[in-house]
Amino acid sequence: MKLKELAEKLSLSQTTVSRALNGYPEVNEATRERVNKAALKFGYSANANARRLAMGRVGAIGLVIPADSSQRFGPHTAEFLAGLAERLARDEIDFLLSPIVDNDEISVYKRLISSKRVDAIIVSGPVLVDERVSMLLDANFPFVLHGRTNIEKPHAWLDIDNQGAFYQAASHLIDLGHRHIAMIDGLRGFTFSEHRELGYRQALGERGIEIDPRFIVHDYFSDEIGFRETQRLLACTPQPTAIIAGSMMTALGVARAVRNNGYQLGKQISLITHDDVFPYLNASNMVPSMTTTRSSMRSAATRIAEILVRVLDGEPLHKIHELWPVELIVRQSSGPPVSR
Amino acid sequence: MKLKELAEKLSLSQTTVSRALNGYPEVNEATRERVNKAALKFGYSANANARRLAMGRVGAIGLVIPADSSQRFGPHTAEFLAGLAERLARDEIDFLLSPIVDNDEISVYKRLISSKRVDAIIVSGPVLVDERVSMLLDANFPFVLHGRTNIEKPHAWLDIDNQGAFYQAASHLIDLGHRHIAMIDGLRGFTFSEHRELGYRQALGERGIEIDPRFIVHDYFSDEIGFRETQRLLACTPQPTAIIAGSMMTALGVARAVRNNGYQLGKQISLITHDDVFPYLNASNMVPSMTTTRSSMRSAATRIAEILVRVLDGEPLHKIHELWPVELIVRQSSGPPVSR
DNA sequence: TAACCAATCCAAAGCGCTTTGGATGAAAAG
DNA sequence: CTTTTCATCCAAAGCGCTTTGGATTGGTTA
Repeated sequence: MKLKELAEKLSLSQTTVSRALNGYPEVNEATRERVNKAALKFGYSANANARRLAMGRVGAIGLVIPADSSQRFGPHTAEFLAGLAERLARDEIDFLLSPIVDNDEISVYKRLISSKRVDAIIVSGPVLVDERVSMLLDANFPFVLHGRTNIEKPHAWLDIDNQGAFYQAASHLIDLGHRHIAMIDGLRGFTFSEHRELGYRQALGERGIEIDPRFIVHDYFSDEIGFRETQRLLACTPQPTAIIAGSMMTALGVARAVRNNGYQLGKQISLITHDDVFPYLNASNMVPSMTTTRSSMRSAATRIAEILVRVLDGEPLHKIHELWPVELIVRQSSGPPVSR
Repeated sequence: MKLKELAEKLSLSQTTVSRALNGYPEVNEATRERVNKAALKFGYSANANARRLAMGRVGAIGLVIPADSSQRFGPHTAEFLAGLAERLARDEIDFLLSPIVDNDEISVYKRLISSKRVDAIIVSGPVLVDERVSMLLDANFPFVLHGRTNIEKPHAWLDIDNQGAFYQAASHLIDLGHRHIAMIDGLRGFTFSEHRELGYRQALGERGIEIDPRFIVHDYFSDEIGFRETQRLLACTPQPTAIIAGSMMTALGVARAVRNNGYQLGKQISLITHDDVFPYLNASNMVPSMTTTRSSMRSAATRIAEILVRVLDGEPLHKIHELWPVELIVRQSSGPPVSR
């Protein structure tokens, strides 16, 4: 069923039918009613490609995702997508996931832009000097960045205060009396990871605590890494009495290693985790409940979607910056150091 | 830069340029070379919408995802997407995620079909009598089902042997001497969930073990549910001595509850988990290592993508059925029941 | 009654691409 | 030297929609 056929069935012109369906004012309400009913009855819905071709607008936003079997597409990405979906559904905006081909991320972005399949792009997981961001800026293509870069040229971003998160976590631990604090975070190079380390260093620096490079770990977020690195850390002299974990996955491994060595969380070893709020992994339900720096990945994504909807409606986005604070939620997994 | 402009720059017709770019034979190799170079130089890439409009083919596959804040978009979905991406990247096929609007899933599918934005659809998480499947069959739209239904009309599907998985798990536990076995699986109604329960009942039935309805739990996959339900189960008389968990998330909660009650996994309480193979949650690295029925969600998705690529190349898919076996991997979390 | 004006509808021109059905010229065949 | 054949290339017709610029109509106003 195409527009022409529908128009014929209604004895109307394509113009009128099109206008009726798209809510233009120059069509009689009775006619519009008739058209809508017929469209529903015949299951008509506009051919998206034709529509886009004619309008020059797409009604979809793009997202480039890693396609290798690496860890990069994990629960964080999933939460992010879920958050986007939650908001974009309202406006019937789809999103196009473009897998990275041949490890050539930039050209996937270029293809996405020049093939005009999306109205805007979401970039996430930036590094400090992010090639994708500078490319999109040069191309003058609308995008929203989840995270931040060092790039000066103005652009829209939304980030959480990663530095503050780890600063708070470390400070809290120092306040409790800890002097040997380790951190196990995400891969080096990513902004969030660098910012977190900055926060960690700042807290320790302010309190005159020397930084032990063995205590700073950057790797994937997985329980295996958490376990392995914690085993290693617990074998160090001096032994750390507290660990800050960058993700819930990591924390699961840390907790396991701690138990495995006969220690108790919150007693001999304290643990603070950054919690992206996975619905299926609840920090307050753990035993002992987990002290966390919390910031919902899903909410951030929903907010980004919100911003994007405005962009699609033509609003410029040069000056959208949102830095979300991260709250420290003290629970049982952190406590004053206990001598053994 | 559009085709017309590129053609002008090259002093060629649009036809020739189009043909050169799309690899048609009726164009001189030298010319093709020249065209390709120019396209690269000017950063030309065809407007996807125009291209699709002209060709009637899209180069994208559709996937409908839940947009509510429910648990339905979780790590399983993420792994599934990752698996798809891994394969589809090779052929530069994108996928379109359509969030469900107003809880009206069917109409999202209808819209996806009639708006011609995708060449095929992936349906996952079917229930036994799945409305979406019958609709797609009626509409004669190509799709691949991840899972199975009771619907007779032939269609393509790929599923894992969920019944066999729980049958194996339960049988193994019975072999070890367990007589009180509980299962905590996904929501009722979903095929996978029903099939698993079937396997469980079959194993117990064959060995003449009476089924205690209190021991069969259907709920979301989350550590919280795992914890709560295990607490409840451990308070039952008689107490189950073994639990089969439907997901790794659930299992984390189960393990926690078991510890919380002063029991050891694999000793007083045995645990077998279905493992969808999350890269960040490794059953063999747990302590104690986890006995699982294993089947990689990601691999299944990759295979489905493979099938879809063939569909897009015009191959019919009426008769594609794949039932993947699930292997039981015995590790430390299951052992003979120990009296207390 | 004539002139005017909204309100409503329509024909036709794109949007940028692919593809059909020929042209064109040079090489091969007669 | 003429005819046929083949390899190249091209003009123009869609693909299904939106949108521009007018027509048409019935009701208002002077």
